Amino acid sequence: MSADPRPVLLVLFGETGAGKTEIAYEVALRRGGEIVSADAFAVYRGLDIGTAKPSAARRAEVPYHLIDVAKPEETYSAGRWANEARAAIEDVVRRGRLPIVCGGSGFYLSALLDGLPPGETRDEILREALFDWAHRRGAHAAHRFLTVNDPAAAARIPVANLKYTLRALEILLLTGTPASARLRAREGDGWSERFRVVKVGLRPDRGALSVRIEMRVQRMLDGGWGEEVQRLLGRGLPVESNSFQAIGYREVTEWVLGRISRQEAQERIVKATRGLAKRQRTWFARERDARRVEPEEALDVILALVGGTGDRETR
RNA sequence: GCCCAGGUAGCUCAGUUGGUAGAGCAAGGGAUUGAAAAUCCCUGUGUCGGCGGUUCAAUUCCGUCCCUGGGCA
Repeated sequence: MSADPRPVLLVLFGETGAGKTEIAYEVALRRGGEIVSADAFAVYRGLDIGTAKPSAARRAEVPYHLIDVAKPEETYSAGRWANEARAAIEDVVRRGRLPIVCGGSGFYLSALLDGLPPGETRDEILREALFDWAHRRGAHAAHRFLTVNDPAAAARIPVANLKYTLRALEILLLTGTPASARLRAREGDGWSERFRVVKVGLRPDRGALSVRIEMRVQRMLDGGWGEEVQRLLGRGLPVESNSFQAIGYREVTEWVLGRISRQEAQERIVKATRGLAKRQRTWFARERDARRVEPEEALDVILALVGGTGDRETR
């Protein structure tokens, strides 16, 4: 018997196509769980096929949270997700059910479990102004400006990474505190300590995953991805929307607009997806206190780790 | 069978007036603190088709063989 009285919080992560969705669903069925999707693009309504959302039938069987919670023209954020996910998890626990966080967005997971620096530090107007300014003056000018005002942050951001440079400037201008100092001051907000967090990382074979990705993209294209994109564009969704940064949406757009062949689109999407899997692997490799498992054994391992009686810490 | 053009990194190719070679793409590694499926950084040893010859030294020159593409019979 475990002496740990805290409620269990299962966190399941892994690369795209590793099979998380299926496993989370099975666990939910067997342990009375509810799934909290940790996926930065499944939050957008209307982007269904390309984000591999669970089917309506599945969603009727098991409650899913944080899917379809934003309009596709919105720009969602890690902070917003973490707040909503925490609320959802607390709610699931309150109902006496098992919360299962499942997804591949490492940054979101970290925002949930470790917390972000306190306070809202986003400002769309300022962000756009900074972007326009940097666009006119160039990335070097932006980086030089950061070097003058926050040398520590500038030192760790390459000049070419304009996005990071601008974010650091945004924080500085909004809070008056250098981004680097803000980072140093923060030390986890302790939220996750209320739970017995069980982290499980899927570790699929690379070759097999590569093949699965190829087949999955093919299936998405066959399954009406083109129509989905046409519907979104027809409804007036700007292609610059953040949601359209999701892998494949720009490629499918090019295809339905007749600029590239379906074959070409498919190849590019597969490549981009493999690249994503690589970055996810790198991110998850840092995860120290997670149990790494092969997808085939994942379900059994998780059930044992989470299990009602006789549960114990397994390394 | 003859003639021509090629055989160099996983792929497409460049190059070395003889001192064992380099780009793009692919691939690999990494960063990541509120746009993250985003954004960015780093990484190029390969019997230079095989075997002989010339040379101090050959992937580079010569011979020969094999393979690929094209042309002529």
